[in-house]
Amino acid sequence: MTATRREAKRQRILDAAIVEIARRGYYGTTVATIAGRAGVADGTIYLYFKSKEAILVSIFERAMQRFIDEARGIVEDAQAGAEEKLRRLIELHLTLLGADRDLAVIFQVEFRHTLHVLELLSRSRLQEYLGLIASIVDEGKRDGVFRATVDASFTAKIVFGVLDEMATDWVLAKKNTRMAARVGPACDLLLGGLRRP
Amino acid sequence: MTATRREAKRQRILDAAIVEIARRGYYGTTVATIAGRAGVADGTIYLYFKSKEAILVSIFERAMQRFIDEARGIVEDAQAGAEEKLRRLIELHLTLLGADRDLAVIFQVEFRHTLHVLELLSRSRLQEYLGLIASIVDEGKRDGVFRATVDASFTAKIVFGVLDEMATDWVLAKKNTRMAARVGPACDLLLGGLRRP
DNA sequence: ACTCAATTAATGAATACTGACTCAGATTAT
DNA sequence: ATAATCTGAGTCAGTATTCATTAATTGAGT
Repeated sequence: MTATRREAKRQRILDAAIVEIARRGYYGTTVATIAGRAGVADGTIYLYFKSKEAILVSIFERAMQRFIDEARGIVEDAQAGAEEKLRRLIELHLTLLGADRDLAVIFQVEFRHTLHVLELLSRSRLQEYLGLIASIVDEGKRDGVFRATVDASFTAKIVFGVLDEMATDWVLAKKNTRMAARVGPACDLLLGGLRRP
Repeated sequence: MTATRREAKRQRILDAAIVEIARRGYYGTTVATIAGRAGVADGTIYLYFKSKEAILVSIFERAMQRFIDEARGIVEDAQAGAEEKLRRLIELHLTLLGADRDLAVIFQVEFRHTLHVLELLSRSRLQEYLGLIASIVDEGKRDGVFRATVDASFTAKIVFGVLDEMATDWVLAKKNTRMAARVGPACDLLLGGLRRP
């Protein structure tokens, strides 16, 4: 079996796991169910993942990588100012999560619980993401568009908190709204509190 | 057995459950462990709670009742203005959670997961709390201290989001900081974005 | 105040069930 | 023919819940 075909099956298992775990929760999902949706036998799962938990870790890694890569692209853009960058990052966050409800459910609900288990791993990736937000705030302070009195690291957490709560709210609401529609209001509130008076 | 003695034992079981679940997670905690800490036999648990899940629901109910009662007291105070009320509510939220780390862990981590199971129940209580925040924002708009353009319900979620993320951050940080110390910065940011220019 | 039968409460070993993981054999690819 | 891959029934460890048994409490009668 070629490396790419093997990789494709691995991804299929991950995709199946995302759907099932989003619907029934991590503990409510059996390995057999994931295998069923992926169209493989139970045992096959273990040829691709060490354990059930390893599947969850892989889901997290794959998604977080996308977030961080894209966010880094925004931060490193020499053209845009801090305010523009923050606006884009807010949009990125809400758009990526808003594009895949199942993945969003896992991020907003399932990972919270299993942070217990994954603690170090997941928090370090999150730290990286928060660091990127903080660097935008720092840039804004340096350029005089944001107040000099705000603490970059604290503010990054606040920004993340707002986005995170918006995502959770969207996930738990039954209505089928587009999350990206809320980018404007979120920017207004956050930038309003940050901007130099 | 008198009603109060029975009630006391019920509370002892709940307290034991909070400690254990905070440390090991809901699924990592066995009923036997809770019984052990509470100093009763395994079977006794079932004389006081219908199931393991019912214990979790009771923990949530008990804590949420305190939050809502206190918050209602703040909202109904005829002396204070909207800005003062919001400041007090932020302080209440951070102080209540900051006073009991184990309970905070359960709120910030465990309930997220089991929202899956408890969905309706827990979200309705949360709705009530969000409604109280929204009513403060509405009052501020009416009195002209907050911008007329902000949406009360949306803003309530934003405020909650910030408090929630601060709490999660505090819970997952190993350091032993006092969460109440962050009331000032949180107020500055949130009120800065809300106040009429 | 003191029985002691009736009632209520508590116990913890046994039950019943679940579901992650294994592995001997079948299938497919080279 | 040989190796690589997959299969799924079976194993096994763990744990929520039950229930026959024991202990504690109550209060009517002395």
